[in-house]
Amino acid sequence: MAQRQKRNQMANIVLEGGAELHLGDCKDVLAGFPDGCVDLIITSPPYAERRKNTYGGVSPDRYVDWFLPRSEQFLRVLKDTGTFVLNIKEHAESGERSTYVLELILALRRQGWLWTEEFIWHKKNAYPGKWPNRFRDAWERLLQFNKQKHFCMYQDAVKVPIGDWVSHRLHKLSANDMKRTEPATGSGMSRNVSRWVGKETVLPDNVLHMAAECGNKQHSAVFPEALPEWFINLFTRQGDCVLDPFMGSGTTVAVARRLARSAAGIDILPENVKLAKSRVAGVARDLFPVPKKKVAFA
Amino acid sequence: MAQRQKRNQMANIVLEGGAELHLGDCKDVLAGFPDGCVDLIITSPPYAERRKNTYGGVSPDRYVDWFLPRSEQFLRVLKDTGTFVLNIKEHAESGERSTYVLELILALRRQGWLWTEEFIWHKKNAYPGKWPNRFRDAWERLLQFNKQKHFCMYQDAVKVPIGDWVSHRLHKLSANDMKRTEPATGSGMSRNVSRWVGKETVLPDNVLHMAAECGNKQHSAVFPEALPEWFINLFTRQGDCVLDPFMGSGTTVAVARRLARSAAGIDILPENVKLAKSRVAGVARDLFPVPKKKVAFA
DNA sequence: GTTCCGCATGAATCGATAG
DNA sequence: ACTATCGATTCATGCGGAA
Repeated sequence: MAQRQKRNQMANIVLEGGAELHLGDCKDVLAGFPDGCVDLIITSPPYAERRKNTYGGVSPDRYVDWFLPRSEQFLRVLKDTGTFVLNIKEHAESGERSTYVLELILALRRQGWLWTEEFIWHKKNAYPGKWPNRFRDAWERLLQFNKQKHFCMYQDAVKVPIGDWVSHRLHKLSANDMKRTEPATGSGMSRNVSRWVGKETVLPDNVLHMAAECGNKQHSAVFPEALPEWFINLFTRQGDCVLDPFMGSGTTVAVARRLARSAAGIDILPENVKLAKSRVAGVARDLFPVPKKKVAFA
Repeated sequence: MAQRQKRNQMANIVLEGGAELHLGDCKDVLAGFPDGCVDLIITSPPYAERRKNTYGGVSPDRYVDWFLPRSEQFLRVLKDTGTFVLNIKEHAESGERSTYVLELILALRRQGWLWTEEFIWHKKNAYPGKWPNRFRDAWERLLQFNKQKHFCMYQDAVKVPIGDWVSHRLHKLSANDMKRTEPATGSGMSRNVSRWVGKETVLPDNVLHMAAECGNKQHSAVFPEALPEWFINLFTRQGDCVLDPFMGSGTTVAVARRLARSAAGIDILPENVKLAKSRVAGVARDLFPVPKKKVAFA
């Protein structure tokens, strides 16, 4: 691995397996990006913190002001035909739901974004619990924003078999299952299309059924890989550029690389960049496996 | 049926099978209601810029102003422990989603409502179609508002069958599992497996999976009966009062009567009141069937 | 090599308790 | 009165090891 790893002149950039991994606040890091260089931004930012004194936490009433300078950079680096997908869900506190997400949508529109769609991610394995006045919260918003009415969308890449939508298929395909069974190039979903030969396919709707990943992994990725995979297939083609400005453990970046997209990830925590680095390296190892016996490379 | 039908002194009230059906604008009709007489308000109001003939076609930018005087009456007639459930979904227009629903939520909070929850109604059989830049819209919002943090909620009335995982995991518990009820380190769930023995139902979450009614009724009621039924069971008991201020063809009122709740419905269109009348009469006929042979009534 | 079982872990929320 | 911390509650899933 080490020999494939390179370091840029800038200390905060790590090139790993074809992905750019940046350490820092995305507001500052993106300032160094050129205009219109990204095809898809998909991210799950830190949600507003309930406790205002928590270190690094953004309180709900300051959330919009905190977010806007960053989304201003998103707007600049995104291509005119590109898409911005934002995964977020407000929490309930003392019996009432926060409104900061609603205010954020309104503010993003004022900033110049078009609010084109709201996908619903239904998490079948919602966090358990029982309360006298509410049920378990089993869904999150996937807000789609665009710069123009016309944007790139490749609907055929996410077709599903009739009567057998993701609730029965997609969420059972863990990333490991996909890696094990398949050669490097194809996308996870399209690869499995081979199973559907003979079945009729149909376009999905705007409700996604996927379980959150919760296994005994070292990195607790709340984002299941199937989620960024779906949007990457829908909004980009091979070779396009995917950006996750709050990459966390690097799920989006790793999936983008696996799907042969170029990818950039940013995180403010060194441990996250390190985590993402090893994860992307794992993808690179699968894409270009160490040959068992010597072969000649071009 | 006709002999059971009575007409109030006020020409706009029709008592039918135990339900009050009012003709008029709910803002005016509700002005005649006393304070705190309703346990649950559940309704699907006319959406902005749609059904133009009904309320004169409320445009999106005037929707909040149009709604607030009516919700002010809702707030007044609702009991302190009551609930207001609002089914609404903004429409996409020229590629962008309207924001009037978001603004309505914020405005209702300023009016004194607590925004306690947002349920998602996933319509499995969403309206078919194909567009270049979006998928079928398969979900709607069911916004829950309350007057206080503590309200009436009867969770046991809407329990659902437990997931399949039980049959795989718990179908034969070892004697060892039965003993291991004492807490140790970590979370209690996985240890207290014995608590799950015999459990067949669990509480639901806040995502509702119901097909939209596609029957060719004369009106445009998208509301399937299962939807008001679920909320009526959740938020009221027998004998409680349910109100639908935009009743349309009277689905909510009919379901409420079938569930032995008292019900009031309001609509501005005479044909809707007429439609609802016959529907509620049908429920009454089922609840109190015409006896086959003569019996003595008290 | 399958199948089965044990177990940990979730972007949770409320009410009570303590400072 | 107001805030921080803690315990109690609960369901579905994937991983790892055992049969």
